[in-house]
Amino acid sequence: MDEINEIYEKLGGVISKEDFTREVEEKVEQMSGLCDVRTAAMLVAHDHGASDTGDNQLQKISGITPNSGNVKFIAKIMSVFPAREFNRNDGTTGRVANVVVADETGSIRLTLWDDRADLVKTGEIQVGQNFQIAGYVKEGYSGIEVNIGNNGVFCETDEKVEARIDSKKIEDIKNGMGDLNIRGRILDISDIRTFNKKDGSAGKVANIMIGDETGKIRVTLWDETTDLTKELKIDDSVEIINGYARENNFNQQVEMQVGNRSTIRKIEDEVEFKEDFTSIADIVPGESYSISGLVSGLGEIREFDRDDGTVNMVSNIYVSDDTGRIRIALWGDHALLVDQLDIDMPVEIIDAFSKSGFNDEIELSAGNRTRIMIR
DNA sequence: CCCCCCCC
Repeated sequence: MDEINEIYEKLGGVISKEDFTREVEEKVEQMSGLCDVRTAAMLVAHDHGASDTGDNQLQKISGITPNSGNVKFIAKIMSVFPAREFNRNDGTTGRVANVVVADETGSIRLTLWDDRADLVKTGEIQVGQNFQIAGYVKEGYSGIEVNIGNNGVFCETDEKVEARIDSKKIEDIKNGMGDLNIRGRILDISDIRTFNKKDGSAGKVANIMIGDETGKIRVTLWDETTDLTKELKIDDSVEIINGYARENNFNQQVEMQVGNRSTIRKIEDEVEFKEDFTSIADIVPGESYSISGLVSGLGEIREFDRDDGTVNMVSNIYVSDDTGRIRIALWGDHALLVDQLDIDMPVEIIDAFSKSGFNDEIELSAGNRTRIMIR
């Protein structure tokens, strides 16, 4: 109780000791166990205008840098990630959980340990609650995070917080960026694929394509987060929280990555997206393009054997716009489209890959990442 | 960490 006295004395007698003690008890009650007596006393003292000294000052999230060390701030819970268990060397089971919090200046990820991670498990930490937070800053894989250690504070507060998740625009996403919040409209959703990781365990991966008013980007979802694709529909507007951007080692495109530290959720606001169609005359080999035009040629479906012994099919069509005409190879199921198409039908070919093909002419390959729309 | 750019 000495600590509590110390905190009371900072108030310089603005209220009686009895009232202070009562308010502290009420505060503890209010917080239904989310707050210890000392923190409650500090909150009550704060309510009565106790001035914080120097390094005790509350910070804003935008001011937190990798070198901030110990930080103290008030923020709103924006997302809660499931608690995980791990084994410590001493044989005990540790628990860890992450939440993303925001104030009016930005958002940041918190790491909660053991008892505080359990609050996630029991559902006591909910999106929308406001917390007084004290912890230390650490650099994580996808950006900085605040660890709430034993000496940290993680305590619900009545204080109002204007929370802002500041999201980047797609055109501003660069390789290596972490801590990314992106809003976009869903343009495409892949199936979930399984694969073997280097360590031999099974992994899951899925992709979505999202767009905003500045562009579009492929999003790769890993393992558990692939399940999120089942809840999403084309044209949903979504928010990706705490993703990171990495160049894939497949075709060196920067993709947004959604791992176990990230999530995707639907948002009310509609994100605008307009497909950027390239004039056929401007197509060069080795890029992904979307074109819009009229069918100006139709071929037959052909089956062929691939090197690995599997059978695939292909058909070819031509599409023309005001600037030119191009051959398009429709692979796999796309090949069947020739049966539905007629000359002069308006089509959109989205995300087809250009290459130098038959007779060294540029053609587009419509594979499983390509969408074809009959307008 | 995962994948297509294959046909004639």
